[in-house]
Amino acid sequence: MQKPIMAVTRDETDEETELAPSHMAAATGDMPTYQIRAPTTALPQGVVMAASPGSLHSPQQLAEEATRKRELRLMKNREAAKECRRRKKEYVKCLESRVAVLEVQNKKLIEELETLKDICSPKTD
DNA sequence: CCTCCCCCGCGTCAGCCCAT
DNA sequence: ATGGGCTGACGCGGGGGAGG
Repeated sequence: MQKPIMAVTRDETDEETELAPSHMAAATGDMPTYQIRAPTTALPQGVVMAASPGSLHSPQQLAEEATRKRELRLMKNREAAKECRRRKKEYVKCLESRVAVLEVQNKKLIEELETLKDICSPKTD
């Protein structure tokens, strides 16, 4: 079953965006940092711009224009959502590999600490 | 097999944020 | 103020493993 179609006010598009190496600093504070605002220019394939608004006349034409705008909006949002998910997965992968590196580093430091403790501890006898 | 459950990806909506 | 991009949240459907 599909959700009822509801009024919509927003739309999407997106462009190929690479995750920057230094993505840990968010421009907007608590915002997820895998998001990198990129210039967006490309239109999804198959999108055809309709007649200019000035050329609209009848209610039917207005309705068709509204429908066309909605479909365009949905198409752009669809693509934006895909791209957003791709970036998020990449970001998570990046975090996971960082965790792996830090775990190895932490283990080494613990070992080093134990060694130093052995060296520096006073003899008991 | 069949059923159940979990996971994943998708499409859509709502709301936030930024640019104009 | 408005338009438009980005993303969290939601619900759906499909794939696949586990248990009967």
